Amino acid sequence: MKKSPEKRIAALYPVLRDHFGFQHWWPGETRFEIVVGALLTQNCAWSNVEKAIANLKAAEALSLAAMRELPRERLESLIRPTGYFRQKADRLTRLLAFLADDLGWNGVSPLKRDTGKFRRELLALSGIGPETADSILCYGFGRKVFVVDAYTKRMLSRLPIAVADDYETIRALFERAICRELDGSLKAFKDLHAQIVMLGKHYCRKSTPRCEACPLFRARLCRRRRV
DNA sequence: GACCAGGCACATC
DNA sequence: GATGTGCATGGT
Repeated sequence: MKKSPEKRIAALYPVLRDHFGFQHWWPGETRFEIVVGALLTQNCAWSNVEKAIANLKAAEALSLAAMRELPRERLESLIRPTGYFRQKADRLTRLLAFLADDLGWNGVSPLKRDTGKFRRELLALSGIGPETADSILCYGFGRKVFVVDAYTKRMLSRLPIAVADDYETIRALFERAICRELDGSLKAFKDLHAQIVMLGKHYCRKSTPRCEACPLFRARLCRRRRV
């Protein structure tokens, strides 16, 4: 009897959680910080995002109203450590304009908006792709959406699961796994992604694959594979 | 000095 | 529709 892909995905969770512990993600103190961090982390190391967040805090610009008041050059200089600072300043400005002007967000409250509609609107913004949109939805606004990232794809390629490499197929698979084989809670949506990032950072980096010590390899859930 | 990091948009074939 | 390239900084 062959295990379904959903069962295989779900089986990863207890192994990862036992190894890394519950992650309490997203690493951000406020909803606004999470939204900003989700955009700033695009193609850069989280340590660089932390520097930018620290800059914004020091400048007392880590709130919706304050950030929108910032001159463009000032915003660019504060987020500079995350790279692509001109693009990101532009993307951030457009995102905040959408949230505030179109949705009437005050920068703090949750939003009552249909998740599917909200997601399509975010994706229509320049610079908001599926991973950024889903990070904002899941961690920023508490929606049951699974975030697929580079680590998720890399991990999947090392598991005995045949699945297409496109974002939506993978997202749907993980969402079915969480809803059918785990408890389907928001906490599970958040923590499974967080666990995969931990796995990626410690054992699944491009340059330093350490399969022997990887908790999934030790639990015989992951096959050894040269990179 | 090359390569990588929790992407995305746009051009080109 | 797949594949390549620009965007830019900081750590290894």
